[in-house]
Amino acid sequence: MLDIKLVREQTQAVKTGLGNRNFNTAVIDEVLKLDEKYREQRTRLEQKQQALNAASKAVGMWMGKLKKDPAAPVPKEIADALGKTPKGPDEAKEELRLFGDQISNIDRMIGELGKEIEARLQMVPNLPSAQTPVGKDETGNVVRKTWGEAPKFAFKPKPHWELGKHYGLELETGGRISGSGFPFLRGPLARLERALINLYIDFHTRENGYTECWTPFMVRRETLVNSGQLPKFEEEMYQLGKGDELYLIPTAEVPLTSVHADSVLDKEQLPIRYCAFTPCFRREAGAAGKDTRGILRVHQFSKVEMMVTTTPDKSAEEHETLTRCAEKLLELLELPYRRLELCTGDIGFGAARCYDLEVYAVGVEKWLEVSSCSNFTDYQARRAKIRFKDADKQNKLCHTLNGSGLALPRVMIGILENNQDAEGRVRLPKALHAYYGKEFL
RNA sequence: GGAGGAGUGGCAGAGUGGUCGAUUGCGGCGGUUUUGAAAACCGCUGUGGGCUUCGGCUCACCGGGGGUUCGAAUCCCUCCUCCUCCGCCA
Repeated sequence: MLDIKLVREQTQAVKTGLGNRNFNTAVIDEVLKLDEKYREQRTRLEQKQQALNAASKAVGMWMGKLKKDPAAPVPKEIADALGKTPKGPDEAKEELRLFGDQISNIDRMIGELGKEIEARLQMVPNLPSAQTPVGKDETGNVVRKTWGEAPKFAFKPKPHWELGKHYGLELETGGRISGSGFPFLRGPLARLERALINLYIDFHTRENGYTECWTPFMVRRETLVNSGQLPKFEEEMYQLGKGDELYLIPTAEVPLTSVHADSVLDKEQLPIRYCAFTPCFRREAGAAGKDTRGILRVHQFSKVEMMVTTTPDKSAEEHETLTRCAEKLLELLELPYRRLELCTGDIGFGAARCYDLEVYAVGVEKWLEVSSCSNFTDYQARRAKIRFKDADKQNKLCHTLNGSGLALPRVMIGILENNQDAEGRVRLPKALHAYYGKEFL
């Protein structure tokens, strides 16, 4: 969520940033209008509350005095609050009750205003960082680096859905059990799935200083609001019915971001680096028919996620480090990749800056997104109330970052397609030999 | 699933209708003392919002939400979480 103060004080800069995202800034004007009204009413309310509080206290003392002295005068606070002098405590109470009702009404109205402001602000994406290239859609993304080269074959390389048949990729079985987009793996590929997960987690915990976590796979609504998936992306979520108002997580980012929600961290604890393996559940609404062949885009997939909580002055640096962690994994897996910096028109909802890592797969002849590393600055932290105590003893919002390290299916596609030979055999990269137990699938 | 108990400031732990935003202890910060340190003593020490002549003023917050009352941490309803016991079951 954006800081309402920032919206108020730097309206033009906010609008420019959001405009670069193709976001309709009319909402900003609505928010400002509501905010002005909200503050005006709030001041009015507080004056009345102050008068009522003083009068209520005075009632108690007055009643005490009346017991000893039936002629005790009406306290000034009561007369001030009511604008007149009641005859006795009963009349005072009755009048104060009416006064209280009046206050409740204003309070309710302000509550409504507050909700309207919040609802609108929650639909506003993060401001892109000054470093994020300006562009209107994915064509504006910038390739920042490339690593490795796509293998050249004397034969026509097969796509993974053909190769996979021999190694236990059973799309029909998954379809029968759950529907399309739920792949079933048997034998070699099931084992490869597990080997990859272990390699990833071991790498991050041993080499990169991440703490391994195991998280719930179903979460409350507010957990999804914290990290920014809701209320905006309701149609992307799988939700449980029957009185269980739980959602299946679309990424481990969701539970990990909420680990420190609503708390104030010591500056010395930061940065906090977590990684976790989870299955990810996504409806992929609106993506039907688009690159869905084989396991290019599925409703359930495995992913290891990295998540960092840090101070604002360190987040840019952490973003580079985090991205490198994912890249090093790809290098370990000997997969040719490129780093794309997403432009303002293509960057994710809560991100200020984002790198996508793409692997080139020779069978499908495409660059496949296997990781997305984002700096959310204080956007998630404001929603989730993740703060730290700064040197000046002020509580300040943390910065959060996360990145895939890595998503499984497309890495599996890369391994299958790029390491095939004319006989359809697949030789695994060295790093996997110990994890898989063999050199070949 | 059934029956109980509990959720208060960084932590521990009082408070059961009226100057309570909250006694006290620990921790933290500042000071006195000391060659230095410790100890002792004194003072300060929650969060968020609104207004501000930038000196402050003010409102809300005692797990979340709602209610009763002139007035609620305190009474009522409801939800959440944790603990204990019973039952059932990987």
